[in-house]
Amino acid sequence: MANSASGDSVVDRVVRVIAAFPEGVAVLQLSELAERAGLPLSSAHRLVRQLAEHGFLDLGAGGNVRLGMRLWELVNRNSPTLALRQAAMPFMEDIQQVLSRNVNLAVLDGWEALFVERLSRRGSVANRARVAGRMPVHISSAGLALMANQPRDVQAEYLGQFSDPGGKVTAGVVRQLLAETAQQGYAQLAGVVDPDTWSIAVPVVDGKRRTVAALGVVLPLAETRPQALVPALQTAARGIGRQLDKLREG
Amino acid sequence: MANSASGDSVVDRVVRVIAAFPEGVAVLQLSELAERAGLPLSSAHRLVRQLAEHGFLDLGAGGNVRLGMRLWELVNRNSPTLALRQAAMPFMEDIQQVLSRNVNLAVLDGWEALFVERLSRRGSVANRARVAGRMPVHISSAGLALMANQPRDVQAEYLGQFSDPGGKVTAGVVRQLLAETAQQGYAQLAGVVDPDTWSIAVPVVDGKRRTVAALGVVLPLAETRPQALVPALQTAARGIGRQLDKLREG
DNA sequence: CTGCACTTTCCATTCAATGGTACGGGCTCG
DNA sequence: CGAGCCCGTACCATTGAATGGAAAGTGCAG
Repeated sequence: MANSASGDSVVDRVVRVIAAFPEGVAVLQLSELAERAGLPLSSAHRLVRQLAEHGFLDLGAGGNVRLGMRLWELVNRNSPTLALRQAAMPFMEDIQQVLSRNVNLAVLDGWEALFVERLSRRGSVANRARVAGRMPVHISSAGLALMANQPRDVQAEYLGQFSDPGGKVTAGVVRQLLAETAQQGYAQLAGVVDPDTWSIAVPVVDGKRRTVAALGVVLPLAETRPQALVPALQTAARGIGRQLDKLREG
Repeated sequence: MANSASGDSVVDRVVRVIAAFPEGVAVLQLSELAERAGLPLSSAHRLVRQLAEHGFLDLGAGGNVRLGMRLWELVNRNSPTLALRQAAMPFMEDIQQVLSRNVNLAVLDGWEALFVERLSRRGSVANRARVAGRMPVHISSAGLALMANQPRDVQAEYLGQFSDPGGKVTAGVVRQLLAETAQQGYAQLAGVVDPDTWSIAVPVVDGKRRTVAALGVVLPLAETRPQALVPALQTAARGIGRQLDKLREG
């Protein structure tokens, strides 16, 4: 044998090691990590030790492996959504104060809404949208708000996904949802994620007219006219867009 | 030439590429990245492309490189401080509501306090403690609260750092600060970071009596009796510790 | 239109990465 | 209490994957 019997590069392996942690799991036994990453134990051990030397992983006594603080720090200091989150935070706090609702901020990644920031209020309804959590575009208000404002070609490619059989959702239904969202200027979904909640989201648009994020709130179904919150959200979204442009210049 | 003329492994290089982004910088030109990482352009290019294939980096048109959303997502879903942050969030929100102050949460990493979560209030004084920001132990209340409650051997090793000449701070001064902090049960610093602010922090202790974090607030110097906030912080800190134990079991 | 600076691709060379094997320590089960 | 097992750690001969100089491609500025 020699370099990689399985035909994968070192980079592939490093990625597999770091990506081997299942969602929400912080500690992994070395042997389990090796198995999950599909690597021989000795190779996994060597890689882990090398990464640990750089603080990208932590190799504790007894072979329990965690992600390293250095990696966390680097990613959070230089993440591509850093400017967005900084721009959005004050406005999200305003919304939370004024409306007393869970607030969240999402970007489009693939065909899913990826939630990059969230403020939840104790006592208000549970917010399923975890930070770093994902939800498919067509079953989240944030996803709809994002997709409904994407360029035509992106939407077309996205809708193409639903042509395949086996899916309960058809392209027509999704197209209709997107059309409504675009026409209204906001997305609204009831009971899809959690049967007892509404969710509403509006697009955040930057100076170049690109929809870069979605700002949303979650509220109990009991709320009779959730649309009443839309103007507040739209105002905040405009503020975020403006602030984002400022940050990108300076 | 062959594998690494400079004697560094592939893992070293991958780490250097990811770590090449200066603080707060999200985009880097490929050539600049190569220089910062100390790599030949073609090697940097190959590594970046490989990492980009896995979503750990984004290689945009024109060779501008960003950290990838996948990496951000992985790190935030599996970070070692995830449980801590989840346990702390509700209590931090309570503090923010009740005291109307900036709240922050830090852990000890090396000889620095690393801020892992923060809630800031519009209109209240600026909070210099950025998420993923660091501050030396002896000039942050969070750092003092953390170090003052570490085991003896850790403190001894830490204090050893100040033996070297050239530093304005002596071991004696720091030892005194730590002693006061330990005796009072909270750390308090005025005007060190920002001349117009106080900062106060209390330790967060888990079920095994280990000090795992520091919970702190920042407030204007005008505040006459900042100590009045201590009981509220301590109550919240105890709550966080208890919640953390629960999360670790379940 | 020319020149420059940067990204991207190519490919022969060669040493760093590989993983089977073996050792050691801790835990469980009979 | 001892045997067996599992898991982390260390070693080292083999070899093909990683390397980087060089050249081609690209886009922008003057």
